[in-house]
Amino acid sequence: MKPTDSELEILQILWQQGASTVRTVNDLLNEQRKSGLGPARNAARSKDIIGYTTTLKMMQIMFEKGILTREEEGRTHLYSPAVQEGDTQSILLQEFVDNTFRGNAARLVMQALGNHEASADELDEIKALIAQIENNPPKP
Amino acid sequence: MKPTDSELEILQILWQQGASTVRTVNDLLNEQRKSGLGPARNAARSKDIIGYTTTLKMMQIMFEKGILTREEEGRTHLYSPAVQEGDTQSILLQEFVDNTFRGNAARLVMQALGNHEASADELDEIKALIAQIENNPPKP
DNA sequence: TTGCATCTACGAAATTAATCGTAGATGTTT
DNA sequence: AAACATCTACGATTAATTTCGTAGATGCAA
Repeated sequence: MKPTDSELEILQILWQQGASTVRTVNDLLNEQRKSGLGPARNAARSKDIIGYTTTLKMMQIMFEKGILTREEEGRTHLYSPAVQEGDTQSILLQEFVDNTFRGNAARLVMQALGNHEASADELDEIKALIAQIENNPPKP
Repeated sequence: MKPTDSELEILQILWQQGASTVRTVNDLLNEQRKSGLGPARNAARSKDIIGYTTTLKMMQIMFEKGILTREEEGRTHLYSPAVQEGDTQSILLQEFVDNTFRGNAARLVMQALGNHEASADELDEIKALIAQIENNPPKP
């Protein structure tokens, strides 16, 4: 299942923090926005604060959709991601490559390497992966 | 400016075909959907046909936004992209990396290389780019 | 125990994106 | 000329997403 932008924001927090309450997620969400860090979102609104019940509602919906799990912790709920970060990234990446690069993943890689600067270590990692792919040619 | 999904679909067609009429764009859009090719979109709706006036309206809006230009060609209009494909890809990529990979471009590259299969030529291209980056270390 | 703070649940408004219907102009065919 | 096809313009509807207000339960502090 493809999460919406807002859902992804919440998932990111849970993937980083692990199980959290709505309060925690809401606080972190607003910190991110204030600092301008975190996901881009609509710049025009980036100074507005997200109400607590907004985040609550989002997480309830995500729970109903099966994107999150939750368990009672005293009076509140502890929410956790029900999907793995890597899996979600795969799904979103696939769609992004198709929509934006017409399925041309190599071009996306080139652009990504060109735009952002990667550390020497990261470049080494990527080189290693390429070498590995070259030794394991796709089967016919 | 970040185009919406539908806008991107239209841009893709114009980038490929060059200046086109609404009719042409609408036809190609529906061909793509029928064949299941082209951008993913909502699978549930992928068999529905897009009405002519829908595409017309989209392109009028894009014109007003400045995403497209147009010129009268007889009785109809010939639309062209007012933004370059590479520029748009950069903008979308930047946002995608931030939202989905928390800014970690290297991880995106790894995942892209892992999921899709790249041809030997493409891998060579990527290796060349890496080598070039390594010889041109980012300035302090 | 009264009052405040914090939770959940739930309905509904606000926003944004996508779709389409209708009207009027203009060209084409018979 | 009459009937038909095709365009644009534009308002309005539908749909999806995001946001919030209000109500009721529960815990805690004065």
